[in-house]
Amino acid sequence: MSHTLGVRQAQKLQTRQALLDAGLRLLENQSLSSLGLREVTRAVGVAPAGFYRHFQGMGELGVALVQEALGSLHAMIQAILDEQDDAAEVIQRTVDVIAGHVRGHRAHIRFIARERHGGVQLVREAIAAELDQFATEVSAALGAQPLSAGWSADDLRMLAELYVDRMLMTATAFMEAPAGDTGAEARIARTARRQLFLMYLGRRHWLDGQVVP
Amino acid sequence: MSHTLGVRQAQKLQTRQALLDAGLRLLENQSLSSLGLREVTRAVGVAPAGFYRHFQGMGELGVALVQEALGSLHAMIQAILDEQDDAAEVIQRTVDVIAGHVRGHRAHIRFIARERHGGVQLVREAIAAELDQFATEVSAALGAQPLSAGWSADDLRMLAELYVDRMLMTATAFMEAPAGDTGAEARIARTARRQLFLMYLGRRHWLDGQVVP
DNA sequence: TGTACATCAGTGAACGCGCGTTCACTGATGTAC
DNA sequence: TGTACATCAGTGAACGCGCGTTCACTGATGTAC
Repeated sequence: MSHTLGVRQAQKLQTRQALLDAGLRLLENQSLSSLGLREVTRAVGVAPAGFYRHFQGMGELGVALVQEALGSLHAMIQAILDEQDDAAEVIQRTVDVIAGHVRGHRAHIRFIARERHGGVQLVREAIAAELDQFATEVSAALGAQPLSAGWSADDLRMLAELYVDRMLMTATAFMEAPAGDTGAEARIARTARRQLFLMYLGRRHWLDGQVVP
Repeated sequence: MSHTLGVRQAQKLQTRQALLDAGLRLLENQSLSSLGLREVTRAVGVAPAGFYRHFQGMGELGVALVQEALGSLHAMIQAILDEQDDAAEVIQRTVDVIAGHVRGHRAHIRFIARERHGGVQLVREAIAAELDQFATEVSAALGAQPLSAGWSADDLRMLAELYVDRMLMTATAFMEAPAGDTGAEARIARTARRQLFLMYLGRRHWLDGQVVP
């Protein structure tokens, strides 16, 4: 055995990936719950029955797409969290990283935005679980920063969820902009930076002594 | 003519409303793009062909649902904006109003959350247009507050969008909580209040002299 | 008020179509010796 | 290396089914006089 994957297994994986790619592409103008199994196999050039060699049904394909989409998002968020600089710089780069990620993964972001509250329970749950995991990681990263001295775990979590939501919203805004419209992108980026900055200011003054409701 | 609506027209409206109600109910576990015309007429007890007396297709029914759903949300937001009190009180009441609204309009909130980025373009656009209108109104209301002295129109708009997004997110979180789970509701409310408070602190210190990125 | 005609919300049958799923199959890849 | 058998990814035909849309219709409601 000089190779890790036999020819057969490699070809199977290739077909599986083709199904995922075709599915994601077909989801540009519809949601998962209306995407047909035959539609996907037709796009790949495989017999409908062949689909079942890879997924039990469309729901399972959807969950696989969640993993694909959020896997790369995960790397993006880690990259952002590793930034160490003054606030304005970090915000600048955060928004740039999001914009770049969307340019490279438009369909994935669309899929997540669409199915986060979509009609397929299995997929909704998979997305929720991954975003929850993100929030946990963001919470830990925030907690390690000097700015978070004195914060309760509860409040860190609250802040982390605010950030995760905002990043996803920003990514979604970029995704919805016409593909090559740099003017629209610049406007979205500016708004996103200011929203993040406002949150940063709130964070900075969190322990100023007011009564938190 | 002693009545404003003839018997015939009144009955037609009643059927139309029954179609909307059935549609909304059937959307609890699926999204609009997979909801069938026959499914809706069957639920109402009307022949499939009768549907076309009211809507050109499912997309048009969806747009009507957007108007229904966002009409009541609109009233809710206006009520919130009319509040005049110290920040903590306003935040308290805002979150309570949202929680109450979701209790009374769970299906509507679910519909908006699901279709905001969903697979039916006409509906997505209708929702986007209404939310844009909300942001404009919120922006105007915020601008009238003393706390907004010195703010540019641009930054007010940025803040308004942040608020609209956050309210919708909060409503969605309440909507997703198990129907009678008061513990979960209380946790969501607490988080929502703190997130709003953090935004308020950011707003308070917006003009403190930092370089806004 | 009564009559004759117009309107139109809702019917029921029919259509062609694509769907998801099943099944026994084929033939290339893998394995044992 | 060569041979005999096992595996299993992908096939192609078949199925029953519900779909959206059309059409001529019916009969209650509305209107003109």
